[in-house]
Parts: sequence; structure tokens; C-alpha cells
Amino acid sequence: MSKKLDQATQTLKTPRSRRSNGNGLSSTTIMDVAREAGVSYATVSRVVNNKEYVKSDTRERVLKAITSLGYVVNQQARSLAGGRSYAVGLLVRDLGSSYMGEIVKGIDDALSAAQYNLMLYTTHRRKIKERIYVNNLIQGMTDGLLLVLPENLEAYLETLDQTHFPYVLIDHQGLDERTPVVITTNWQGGYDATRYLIELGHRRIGFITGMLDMLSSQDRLSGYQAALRDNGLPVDPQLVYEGTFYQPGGYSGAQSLLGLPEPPTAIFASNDVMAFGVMEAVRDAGLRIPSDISVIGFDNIAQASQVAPPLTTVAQPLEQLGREAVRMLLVRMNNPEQPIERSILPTTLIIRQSCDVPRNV
Amino acid sequence: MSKKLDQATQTLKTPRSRRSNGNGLSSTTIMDVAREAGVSYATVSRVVNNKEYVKSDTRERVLKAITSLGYVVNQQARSLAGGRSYAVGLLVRDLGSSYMGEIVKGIDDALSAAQYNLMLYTTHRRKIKERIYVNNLIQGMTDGLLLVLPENLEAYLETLDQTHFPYVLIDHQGLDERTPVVITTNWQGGYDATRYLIELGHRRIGFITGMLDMLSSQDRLSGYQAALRDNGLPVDPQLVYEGTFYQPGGYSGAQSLLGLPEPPTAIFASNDVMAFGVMEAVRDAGLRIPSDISVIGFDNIAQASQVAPPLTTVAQPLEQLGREAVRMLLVRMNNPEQPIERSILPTTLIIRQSCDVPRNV
DNA sequence: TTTATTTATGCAAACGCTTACAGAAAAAGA
DNA sequence: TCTTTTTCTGTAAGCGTTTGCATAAATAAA
Repeated sequence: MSKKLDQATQTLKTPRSRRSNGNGLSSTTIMDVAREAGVSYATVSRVVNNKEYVKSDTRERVLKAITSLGYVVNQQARSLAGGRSYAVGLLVRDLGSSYMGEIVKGIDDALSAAQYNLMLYTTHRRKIKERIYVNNLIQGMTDGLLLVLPENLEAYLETLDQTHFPYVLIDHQGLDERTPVVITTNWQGGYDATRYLIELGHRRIGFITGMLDMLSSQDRLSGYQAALRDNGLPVDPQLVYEGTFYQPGGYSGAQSLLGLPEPPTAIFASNDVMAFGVMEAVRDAGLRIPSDISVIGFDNIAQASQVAPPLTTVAQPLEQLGREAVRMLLVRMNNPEQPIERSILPTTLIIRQSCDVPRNV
Repeated sequence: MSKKLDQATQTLKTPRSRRSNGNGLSSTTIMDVAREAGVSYATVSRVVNNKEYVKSDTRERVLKAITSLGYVVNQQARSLAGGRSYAVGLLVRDLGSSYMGEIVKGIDDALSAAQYNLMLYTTHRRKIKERIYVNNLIQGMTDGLLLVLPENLEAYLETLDQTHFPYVLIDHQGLDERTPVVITTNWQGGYDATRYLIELGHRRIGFITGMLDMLSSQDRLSGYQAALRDNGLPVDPQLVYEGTFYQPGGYSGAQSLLGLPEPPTAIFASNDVMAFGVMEAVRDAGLRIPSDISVIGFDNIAQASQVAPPLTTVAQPLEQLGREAVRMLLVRMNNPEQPIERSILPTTLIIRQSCDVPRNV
């Protein structure tokens, strides 16, 4: 079994200038590995990509060479040749909220488990230009796109669909049923929280909405209303305050509700951040939580358990939302023909200490 | 002036399969533009890269072709050929704090202005493996690296230095003076805040530190101590509580300080998040801010102005920190020989309503 | 004019990889 | 043993750029 020691008779054109990746260190290429292992570079490629038809003997030899040389594939080259970049784009409006933080964590974990890189695009609430997509995404910079709470979807969803570019929306219903999304049971969450308050004995429950242009906000509101109806309570529009998803919205919402001739005994804010605003306003009004006013939130961000009193809230599985989105995206990237999935994850009511039976009961 | 209409006689080998970037739409290449403009692809490349020696006439023709065809360069190919990926890596421990959010915003803005892409790497407080770097960064995935508050620096700084890979640390002093960093005047910030409290009349000022393994935490503490000394006040170790930079740390710190036989009349927390914890503890103790206890923070995150009472704090120019880091990184990437810069941005005392003269004065 | 410069442009090679194709070796059938 | 099939490996082409070199065109100098 004489090993072919004649080595690679491979075209040994003198390179323009032994590439040094722009910085120091000239990186080892597939060629170096091939030479070291005494095989052709094609074989090395097969091993690296786990293709069949490589003798296990050879495979091992190559693997050994790879480790000994510390070879890692050059994504750019791989992408050029094979058409895959092993990166996905993540489009968010901004970072810095724990809502985003948790979703991104899920995405990040799932993606790195799948050996993918993450390209971040932040819109910072300015209208993003189509260009970003054409420029970077479609041009092969990334193999897929994740959009968290996208804003002016109409502007680019069409482009994405036309080019059959794989994408998944996170916490957004999409334009129609054929949009791949990962969402949560917002309606049910709204319903559950409201019912819980009703069961505690509350009869007048204030509700602070999120931004109503988002379907998720509307769903939470509908859930709230449905729970009232189902329990024979009136749906008083006075008790609904249109909020913003930001803390000041919760603060002024609570002020407004508490100023009502017949104020509510409980306030349900459409997210935790607004619930914090509510808590502040309640305190500023000289009232106590939960004895005077019960407060309930939505999201269950990390801070919710840290405030005083710990906030009762509807948990969205944020991190899992991210993971699931990645899972779906990977499927779409690998099987474009697969029918479109819509994933709906369950919310859970997390009971802490910000709600109690109403005083007047 | 008969235009050469014979067009490109360029090697028209039949392509393996008109590339369709993995998805739909076959993208237009430099060749298409060349054909359209009636020049060679090399000329198109020159135009795209703004090189000299292109007749303005030609340049315009090419530019027109580019827009009409909607051509955008393929980064992968460019990177393969030219050794630049036009992407930088961003390594953060986690997202989801507005501290990070603001820094990232600055980075993001500056980077996209420079036409660079952003690859995100999140450590999530687990030890990152060297591999990430070798794998992705050094291998040409990115041209440079930004590290925000890096954790176990020693583990990889050496690798970065050895390979001359361009990087900049953000809000971290680095290992020595030759590390390129962007930091703020932490000492001065600590000093200013403390002096302000002293000027208000406070004599016993509690201090809650950040994680003390970070130099910035130590600097804030030193600033605090220096201000006390400069004003002839005792430096009482009892008044210093070791915190964590997280809200519960502030809460328990305040509880501990308030429980002292001779409690402070003001508490200086090493960041805003902890200051929120302090505010909560103060309230829970039945005291009022600022009449009973003054509270001061550090960072000036967005929420600081939204809590009640609005928090007096030391502002760090977080967004600018990000911008400046990008500026420095770009310099390093383009002029590796340039001497190393260390950029120190000023903090500012932001006076709001959480501090007042002490009751006993 | 003729020659030397400078400015423009094109050609071809190279970047590091994937993959179709073909040929060699090994295994299975006849 | 001789085919046929299957498994393995190598060759070559191509992915879309950048860039050194050569040549052509336009200017400047002589």
C-alpha cells in the first residue's frame, strides 16, 4: 500500500503575493491541507463539507492535517464558489430594550449552534431604504433575513418575495397568511390576564394599549375585551387608554385612568415597560400596589421580577421566539419549496405580587 | 467620435449555470455593467472603487450603466480578490441594556456611514473561545473588531496583537497603555458627582461600586474618594458598598447603607440601573427622594430622565463612544502603522431632581 | 514634426473555494 | 477470470472581483 508520495502535481503557479488576509499572518488554505495530507484539494473540500465518497482512511488523514495546520475555511471564497454565505441578516428597529435583548439572545444562540454568522442591521426608526436589501442581502451577503417587529413592511416584503429570499418575521403578523412569522398568543395573553383580574374580584379594569398599528396590540386589546364580555362586565371605552409601549405612555395612561370619576381598581398595561410607568404614577398618586391598585404587565422582561412589588405579567417566550425563528429560517433556506409555516408560541400568566383583590370587595 | 460598438470581445465562456445567488434573481455583475457601458470590466472596477485614471466621460457612462442595471458589488468576490471584507465585528457581552443600545447605535451609525457591515458576536457571559477569532475574524470575515466591555481580554488580545488584527476596546482600559481604547473620564465623573453632593451640604455620602474588576469602577470610586478628601471629609469604608452594575445590587446596597447606625444622606450609585434599585429601596424604607435621601447615578441612560423624580446623573457620551471607536478603528484599518490612539471622552454632570440639600442642614 | 510623458483602458491572473466530469480503484456479478 | 457496478479521487472550470502589466491614446516637450 505504497502511498503516492509524488504529492500533488497540482498547478503550482506562483501566486501574485502570498495572501496575508489584509493584516499579518498568511492563512492556510485548502491547498496547504491537501499538500499536507497528500491528497487533492477537491478531496479536502469533500471532507470539509462532509460529502460522501471519501475513504474513511483518507478522511482521517485530511482531518488530521486540518487540525495540525489549524485550517479554517474562508467563508468568502466558499460563498463565491458555492453560493452560500453562512450568514443571516438581522433587522431590528433598535437594541437596548430587554425585549430585544432576549429575542436576540435566542437568535444568536440558535444561529451559532448552526454555525451561522449574524449581520446586524439597525433601522433606528428611520425608514430603511430598499437599498440595504438589494445591496447586501440579496447580493449574497447573507443567506436569509430575520425581521423583528418590522416597521414599514410593505416597502420591502414584496422585493423579498419576488426574489424568493428566505426570511421570517418575528412578533409581527405579516401582511397575510402566507407570510412566515413567529408570533405569540397575544389574544390569549390579554384574555388570561384580564380573567385573572376578574377572578380576583375586579370589576373596573383599566387597559393601556400598545401602538395600535401593530396587530399584536390589537390582539391584546381584543383579548381584554373578550374576557370582560365573557364575564358579563361592561366594555367601557373610557377605561382604555392608547399607549405607546414606552414608559411615559404607561405613566400618563395611569394618570388619566386614575383621574376618572370612577377610577379602575386594576390596570393592565400592554407591556412591562409601560407597567413600570403605571407603577410610578400610582405611587405618585399616593396609592399603593397592590392594595389600592393592581397592576399587570405583558412580556415578562427580566426587570419585571426585580421591581417592587414584583410585577405580575403575561410572559412571552422571547428567547424562544428567536430560536424558533432561526429554526424556521433554516428550513426555508434549505427547502425553499416547503410550505410556509406560521409559528405561534404560547404566552403564560406569571403571577407575582402586583395584583390583589380590590379594596372595595 | 465613433463609439466602439464592437463591444466587449471579452471571454464569453458559457457559465456553469448563470448564478442565481442561491435564491431567485440572477444578480448583475461587473461584466453586465461593462457590456452595457461598452468598456472592460476592469474599468468598471476602477469606477466603482473611485480610482484615478478614468476619463470623466467614461466614468459617467459606467455610472449610468450601474444605476440603470441596479448593479451593486458582490462583497464576497471583492473580499476574495482584494482582501477586504468591508465588515467589522462587534463583540458584546449582551444586548438589551440601554447602555449597550446607545453604544451600538453610535457604532452602527458611524459604520453604515462608512459603508461597512456589522457582524455581531455575543458572548452572553460565557467564556468565548479563541476559535471565534481564528475562525471568522482573522480568516477575513471582518476587517476589524470592536469590543465593548470585553471580559476575559487576556485570552485573546495577544492573538489579535500578534496577527496585527485591527481592533478597538470600548469602555475598557485595556491591558496597558498600548491598547487602543475609547473610554470616558470615569474618575472625573465620580469626582464631579461627589463634589456636587458635598456642595449641596451632604457630609455622609454612600457609594455603591460597580464590578470592581473593571478599572472604570475603580476610577469612579477613586474620584469619589478624592472629592471627599479634597473637601476635608472622612473616607469611611462603611459607606462604600460593593455592587454589581445590576439593579438588585443597587437595591441591597441602599438597604445596607440605610441600615447603618449613622446612615448617609445621599447615595451615589456607579450606574443608573443601580440607582433605580436605590430609589426603590429608599421608597420601600418609607423615605422620600430627594427630601430625605439624595440619589445620583452614572451613565445617563434614556430611562434616567423618565423615572420619578428624574435622576441626577453623570452622563457618559455612550453613542459618541461608539462613533469614536469606529473612527479609530477605521484609522487603524487603513493605516496600521499609525501610532496607537487612546481616546478619552468627557463625562458631564446632569442635574435633575433626585438630589437636594440634606434635611439636617 | 518627433519623442517623451502622462493618462486611459484592456487583458489576464489570482483570490480560495465548490462541483461537474472523468478516470482509477475496489467490489460485486457472471 | 472477465464484466459491470460502485466507490473514491483528481482535474478543470467557474464564482465576481481586484490589480499588475502592457498597450493605446492623448498631451506635453523638444
